[in-house]
Amino acid sequence: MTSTDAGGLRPTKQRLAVAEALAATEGFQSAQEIHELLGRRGESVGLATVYRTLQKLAEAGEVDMMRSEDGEAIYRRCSDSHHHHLVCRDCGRTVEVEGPAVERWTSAIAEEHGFADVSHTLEIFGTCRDCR
Amino acid sequence: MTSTDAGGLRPTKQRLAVAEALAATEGFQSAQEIHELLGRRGESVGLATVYRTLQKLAEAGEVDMMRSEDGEAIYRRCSDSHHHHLVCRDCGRTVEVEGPAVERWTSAIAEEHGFADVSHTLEIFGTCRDCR
DNA sequence: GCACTTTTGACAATCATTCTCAATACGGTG
DNA sequence: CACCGTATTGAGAATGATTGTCAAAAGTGC
Repeated sequence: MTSTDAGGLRPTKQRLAVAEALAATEGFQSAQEIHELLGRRGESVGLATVYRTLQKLAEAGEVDMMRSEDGEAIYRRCSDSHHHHLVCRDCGRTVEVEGPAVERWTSAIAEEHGFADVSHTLEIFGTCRDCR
Repeated sequence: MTSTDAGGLRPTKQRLAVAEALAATEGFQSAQEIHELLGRRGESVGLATVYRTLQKLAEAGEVDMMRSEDGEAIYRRCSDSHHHHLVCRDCGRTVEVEGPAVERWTSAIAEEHGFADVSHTLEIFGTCRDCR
């Protein structure tokens, strides 16, 4: 698989366009932003299609989805291993980080309280060097 | 301060009602749910007021706000120290957990990458004993 | 009670996201 | 290549949470 494929889905030109837009950008973007970007580049893709494609890519684990502070869903291409994000709250620059210790800690805490099928979300926000 | 005060704001009956609704409930609730609850209890409070009150309480650190998986803002009364949540994805039961190790880890990682003014969000989801 | 500021509530307005459904594109098959 | 059945698309309507508006009502200090 390449970095711009469509995640095992039928590779229509719309899906390729969305995957490419994600591949071409560093940080997180909303569905709306991707839709606009594609429009500007002349590869217009319907808004509903952008939403559907992003959801499928996220389900397939091809991209990461998280919520911005105001609850908007934002997406970013990502590696396939489990990881978290360190995001610059000004420019959106993102660093993927891993923390085996955190993974272990969350599972342990959850089990201790009798919770099963544990998952978790962890995002770190800060201001990066260039934005200071 | 008591568990049902209004967080230093002018204590109108609407704010007291919202604070009380939060105090009376275990898990996270959306603004809509609180609005309905108050309506059923006969202490009807305008929806916009519920939203405004919750936002102010959250700003004042009187309640925790987080986003459910579908992006809805949900609120819960909380202790004032920094902590995270272990939430049952079926019944919404919530346990506050602390993890000094995680706090240290996030700061360290962020600094290592040159990020300042670091904050983070961490939520753990699972199925609690009673929902299995 | 009075003057002044804050808060409220009903409703309109936003905005992201989802739904609907007919038109279109795919992919495989003969 | 023509054809068929299914998956996908797009335009626009519908939904639903959240926010804005603004005149009326309530809290505060005097």
